[in-house]
Amino acid sequence: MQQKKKASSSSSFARDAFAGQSTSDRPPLVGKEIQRLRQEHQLTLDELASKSGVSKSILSQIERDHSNPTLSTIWRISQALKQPLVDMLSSGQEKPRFEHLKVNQTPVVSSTDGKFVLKILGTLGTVSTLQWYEFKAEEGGILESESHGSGSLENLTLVSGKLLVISGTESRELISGETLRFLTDSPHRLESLGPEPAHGFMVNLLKSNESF
Amino acid sequence: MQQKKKASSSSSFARDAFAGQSTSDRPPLVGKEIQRLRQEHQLTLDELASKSGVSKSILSQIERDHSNPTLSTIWRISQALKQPLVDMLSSGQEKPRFEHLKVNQTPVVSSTDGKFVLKILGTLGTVSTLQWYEFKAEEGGILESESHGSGSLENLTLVSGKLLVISGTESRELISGETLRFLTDSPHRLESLGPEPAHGFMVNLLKSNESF
DNA sequence: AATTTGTGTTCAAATTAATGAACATTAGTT
DNA sequence: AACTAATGTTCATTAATTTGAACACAAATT
Repeated sequence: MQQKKKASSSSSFARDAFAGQSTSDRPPLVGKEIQRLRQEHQLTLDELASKSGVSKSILSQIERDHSNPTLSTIWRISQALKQPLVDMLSSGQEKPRFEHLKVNQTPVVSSTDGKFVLKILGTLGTVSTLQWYEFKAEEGGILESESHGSGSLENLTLVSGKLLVISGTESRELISGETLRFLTDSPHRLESLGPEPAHGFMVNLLKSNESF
Repeated sequence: MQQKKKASSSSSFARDAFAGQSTSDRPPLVGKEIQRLRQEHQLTLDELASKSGVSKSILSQIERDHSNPTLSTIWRISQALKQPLVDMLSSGQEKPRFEHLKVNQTPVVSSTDGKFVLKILGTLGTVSTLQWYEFKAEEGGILESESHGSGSLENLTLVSGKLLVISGTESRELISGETLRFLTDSPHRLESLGPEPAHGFMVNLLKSNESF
């Protein structure tokens, strides 16, 4: 009927899935990870097939990324391998150190009369430990922090002023209204650039087991 | 050799997906989570369809868990919603367990030169789900919220303005700089009393299982 | 009321994932 | 080598997802 070719994101798994796309332009490639786990468990395709209820032919194709598995299939495989589903999917995903949300990228919900505006600064699933703060810093004010351990994530929203954030070797400059998420697995530092005082909020997630 | 039954596990999504299976017997139900995110972003099915490249008909079915999406599809949706894929999948994974919550102190920490002041608004242990917001509301602005379920706790800090908070049968009036924590296991309502606009910050904890 | 507009849901067709059997390929044994 | 067993890949078929259009439904406008 229609020959609609989605040019951009046509998930054509005909042969080689997502060939030539960078890691951030395509779904995570779970194939190698699944194969690694299967071999770690010393299972053959036949064995994993009978354990998971997924046919070995499709297992073979998924491991070579020649198929685009359904959620149900991935889930059954992860169960058979006793592996949390999210770990399997996040394996190949690169974790950006910073996620910088510009002012207009923050989802907004407002009341019907438009008088009440709610900006959603962040959402996260399972978190082990959590702290949140408000901060104010005059020009030149500096906050130095040690590493909070691997997997720790800081979420900073600047209400007013200008702020320089340095984490590891990278740095970002935040202006009023922006939100920055960054890993705090290394020492980091906040510095108010002024001239007006920096004012903002922070939400600190420790020992998070999820990438973002 | 044991015969794995595949007849029934053939993910029959004909109508109601995975009906009658417990949370640990079936893939995560991403439908409600996707719908929640879409509405937070104030997108219609049409808009999300064009943003993500996924047809709106399948979006509709996925939101109602009438379809078993492929990895590629879930990924394209998560990209359009700027939501980490793993968060979307882990949302419905675990059963909620409810615990009581206690309130603790909120000390102030400042840098040696006193230029950087950090006010600790809250600390919490293991949390299942977490959201945080910034809000601004003109005089008369009202935010009505449904119950977030038993064990849900909202932490509200007012930066400026005056705010009336009603939860269940109780109410409190907040002035600039104050923090209020309250249970959101019943419908609740925020109202800006003016005259200056109310501005503040909220942290929303769902299904916490450790007191704080 | 009638019309238009917006939003979400079904419908038939096309594409693609999943299955079981047949095939290919390697490794081990006689 | 030849045979066999084990493992992984490919092949036809079936079953399910995905799609675009048509369809309901509600809300707003005329």
